[in-house]
Amino acid sequence: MDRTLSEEAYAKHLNEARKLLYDYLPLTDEQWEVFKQGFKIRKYHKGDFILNGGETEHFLSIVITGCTRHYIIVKGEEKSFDFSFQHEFNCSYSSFIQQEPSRFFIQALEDCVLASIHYDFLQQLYLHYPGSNKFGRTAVEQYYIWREQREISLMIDSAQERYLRLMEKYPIYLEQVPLKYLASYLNIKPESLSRIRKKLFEER
Amino acid sequence: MDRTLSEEAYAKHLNEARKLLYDYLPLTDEQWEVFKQGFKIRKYHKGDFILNGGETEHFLSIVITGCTRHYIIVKGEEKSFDFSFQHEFNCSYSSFIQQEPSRFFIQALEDCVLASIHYDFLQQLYLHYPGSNKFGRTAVEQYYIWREQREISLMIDSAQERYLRLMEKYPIYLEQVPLKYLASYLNIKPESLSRIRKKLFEER
DNA sequence: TTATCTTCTTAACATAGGTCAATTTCTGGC
DNA sequence: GCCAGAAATTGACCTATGTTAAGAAGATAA
Repeated sequence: MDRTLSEEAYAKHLNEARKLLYDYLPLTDEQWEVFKQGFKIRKYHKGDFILNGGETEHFLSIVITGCTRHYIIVKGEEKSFDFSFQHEFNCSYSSFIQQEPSRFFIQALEDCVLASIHYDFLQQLYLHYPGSNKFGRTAVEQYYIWREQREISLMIDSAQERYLRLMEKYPIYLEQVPLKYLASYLNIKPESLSRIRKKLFEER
Repeated sequence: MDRTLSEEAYAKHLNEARKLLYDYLPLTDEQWEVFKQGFKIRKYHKGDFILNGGETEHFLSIVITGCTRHYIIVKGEEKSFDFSFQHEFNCSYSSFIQQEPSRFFIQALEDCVLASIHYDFLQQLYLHYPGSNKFGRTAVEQYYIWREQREISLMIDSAQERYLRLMEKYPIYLEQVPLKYLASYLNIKPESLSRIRKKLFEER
C-alpha cells in the first residue's frame, strides 16, 4: 500500500468525504474540525487487500475513487458478495458492528482512495454528539435495505433475471467488474453467465 | 382482531416488553413511565393479518406470545421470507424505516400478543432522548446481521444444508412452522423438502 | 364421528444451472 | 509487438430441484 499523499491531496480527499457525508450528517465548519480528526485517508493499489478474512474491521470508509470487492471463501472458492463503487460506503459491516473477525475479504478492484472513520472514534462521536447517532443509524438502515433487496432477488429471480435487473439498474457493475466476479455475485458459475449472455445476445 | 384485554393483562404485557427491551435499552422507572405511553398492546388470532402488503408499517413490535410469518407474493405464489417468534422483534423493517408501502405481508401463525411502538413516537424519542438512538441503531444492526447470514446461506448452502443448519441452530422453526412455509423459507418447493427429509431419515 | 379440506408425501419426468475439458480472447510484463 | 497466463466462451454431459399428478395423512367443522 502506497500511503504517500501530498498535504493538499489529503485535504482535498477529506473535503470530498465531507460532501459525500452531507446527506447523512450535515456539519458546520466548526463541527467538521472535530469530525475530520477521526478520518484517515487510505490509498490502495489494484489487487491490494483492504481487509483480510479473519481480521476485525476497524473502519467505516467512503470510497473517494476506485472500487472494491467483498468476498468470502467457501471450500476453497471465492464467493463475491458485494462491491463498493465510487462515493459509496465500504465496510465489512457485521465485523465492524460486532468488532469480531470478518468472514469477508475486501480487495481493491482498481486503485482506490478511501476516507475511513475508525470504530473507536465513531463510538466517541456517538457519546458526545447525539446527532451522530442518527448518522450511524441511517447508514445501517441503508445497508439493511440493500441486503433485503439482494436476498429477495436471490430467492425469486432466475440467474438471467438477476443479470438483466443488475444491468438495467446498475450498469456500473458490467463496466467495472470482471465477469467471473459478476457471475459469482449473481450466484452462478462463469460458464453459466457466458451462456446467459450468449442467449440474450442471440435473441435480439 | 380481538383487542379486549383486562387492564391487568395489558399492564402485564407492557412489563414483559420492558424486560425484553432491557438489553437494548435499560430504563429507570421514571423513564419507563414516559416510554410506555408509546406502546400499544395488540392481540391477534391465528391467521389474522398483522400487516398487509401495500400498507405502510407503522409499528416496531415485540412478540410477547405467538409467532408470525412474513412473506411476499410473486407471480401469485407466497414466498416466506422471515418468521418472528416469541420475544423477538416483529416488523416489516424496510417499510418502517422508509415509511413506504410494505412489500411484505405479516400473518399470525398462532394467536399473538404484540407490544408495538409507533413510528412517530420512536422519532420523538430519538429527538428527546439521545440514548434511544442507540436503541434504534442496535435494533437495525441485529436485523442487518441476520439478513447477511441468511444471504450467505442462500448463496453457499444446498437446500439440504440449509435445512440441516436451521434444524440444528433453530429447531423452533420445525416445531412451530408448517412444512410448506418452511420449504418456502428454505427457498425450495414442499416436494423437495419432503424428498430431503425422506433421504435424511433413510440415511440414519 | 364423519365429511371435507388442507398439508404432506411419493413418483415420473423436465429443466436450469453445474462440471469438466477444450478453445479462443484478453491482458500485462518484457 | 510478443508471449505467458488469466479470463471468457463453448459444448457434452450431470445433478439438484422444479413440475405435475396422484394418493395418504392430518386438521377442522358440522
